[in-house]
Amino acid sequence: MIRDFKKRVLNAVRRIPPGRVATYGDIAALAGSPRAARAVGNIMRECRDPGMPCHRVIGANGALGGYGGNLHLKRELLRREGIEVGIARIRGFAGVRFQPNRRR
DNA sequence: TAATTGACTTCGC
DNA sequence: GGCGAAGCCAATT
Repeated sequence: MIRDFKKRVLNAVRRIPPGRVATYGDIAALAGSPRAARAVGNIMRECRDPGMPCHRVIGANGALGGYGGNLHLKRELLRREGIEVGIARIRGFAGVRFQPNRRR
């Protein structure tokens, strides 16, 4: 089984440029299934590899998400990339979003 | 194989 | 603006 979706999700996460973030929905959309945001989260939970910038994947409302509970680490990483991060929320979210405008 | 869970998203109250 | 419920997809048990 190919699990293309998984590969596409990982690929989408990897192609997020530094200093930029994407939502689970955006990643899912890039993977080919805009409604698979939950699946993306599941895939991330399993992958969490050092070469996978899963810290650039956040919620649609700018929430950081889960990150295995190391949210403080995720916040630090994002802030280190030049992204303004609050306690558990992205600041200037629209400004650093990987997909600024998708059709609705 | 079927059922449940989960790092989500969106609509309704 | 906050809380609750429904929908969707993949992985896990």
